[in-house]
Amino acid sequence: MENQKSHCPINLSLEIFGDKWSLLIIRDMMFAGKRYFRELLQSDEKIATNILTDRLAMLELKGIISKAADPNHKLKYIYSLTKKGIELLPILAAIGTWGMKHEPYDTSIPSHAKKIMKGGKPVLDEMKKHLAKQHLKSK
Amino acid sequence: MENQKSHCPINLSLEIFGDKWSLLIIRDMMFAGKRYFRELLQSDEKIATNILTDRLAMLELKGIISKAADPNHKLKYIYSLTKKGIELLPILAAIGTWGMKHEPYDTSIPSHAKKIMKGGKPVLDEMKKHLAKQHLKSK
DNA sequence: AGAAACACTTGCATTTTGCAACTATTCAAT
DNA sequence: ATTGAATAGTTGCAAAATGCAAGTGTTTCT
Repeated sequence: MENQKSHCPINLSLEIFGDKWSLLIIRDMMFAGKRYFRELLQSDEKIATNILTDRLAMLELKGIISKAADPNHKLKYIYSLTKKGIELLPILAAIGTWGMKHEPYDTSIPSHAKKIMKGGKPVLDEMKKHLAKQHLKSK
Repeated sequence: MENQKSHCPINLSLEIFGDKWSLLIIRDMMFAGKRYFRELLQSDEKIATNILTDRLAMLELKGIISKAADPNHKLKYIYSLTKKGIELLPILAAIGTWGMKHEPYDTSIPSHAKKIMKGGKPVLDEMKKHLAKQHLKSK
C-alpha cells in the first residue's frame, strides 16, 4: 500500500487523483450533484463499471469521499464528498479555467459551470459552502 | 488523433495532463528550473527514458512546451514552457497546496516551494513573470 | 409473479507503463 | 588523434492498468 515514488506534495496528490478518471468522478459529484453509482456511470466519458467501482473504493480509502447506505433504498449507496474532497474544488476550478482558455470545449456546457470557473474566489467560496451543506450534513 | 471522450473543459485538460507523469515534468520545469532531458530524468520519482521521451513529444504536440537545439551543445535540446504551459502554474500551485494540507509530505522540501504554495496570488504572479522571462525569451 | 433497477463481479482483450539494455553522435581529456 | 564519458534517445519484453461485455444476487416496482 505505501509505495510512493516521492514525498513531494504534488506527487503525493497525483498518486491519488493523477489518473484519467478520479477527477472526473469528483467533477460529477461537485458540479453535477451526482451521488449514486448509477448516476456516476452516466457521464459523457462513459466510465466502465469495474473502473468506477475501483475508483470509488480508492477515493473512499484516501478519505476523499464516503459511502453510506441509502435509508430509502436498500440497494443504493449514497456517496458524499468529505471536507478533504470538497477542498479539491480549487484544483477542479483551475483545471476548468485552463481548459476553457486553451482547448476547444463544448460551448453548450452548463452555464453555471462557466460562472463557477470565471467567477473567481467569491463564487468558489459560495460553492464550497453549498457543497459542505449537501455533503457534510450528518456526522 | 482526435479521439476525445467528451468536450468538457475539465476532461479535455485531463486528456492532456491527466496521467502520472505529465504534471511532474511540468513541475520540474517550473519549480526546479530543469530544461534538459537528462535533468528531467533526475527527479525523485525516477521516470523511465521512454516515458519521458513520449511525454515530452506529447506535451510539445499539445503546445505546452517547445523544444530547441542548444546552441552550445549539439547533442542537447533545451525544453521551454510556452505561454499555455506557464498558465498551468495555478493548477500546480493548487495541487501543491492541497497536498501540503492533506498528505504527509516531506518537510525538507525546498523552502521556496512552500512560499510559492502559501504565498497566494502576488507570489504566483511574480513566479509567472519569472517563468515568462526564462522560457519565452526568443520568438 | 415477473420484470426492471441496483451495485457490483468476472473473464478476457487491448493499451499503457516499467525495466534494462542498447545506439549513434558529440564533447572533453589525454 | 584517440578514447571514454555524456547526450538524447530506441528497442524488446514483462507487468500493470484499462476497457468491454456479459453475468450475479438482491431488492423494488408494476
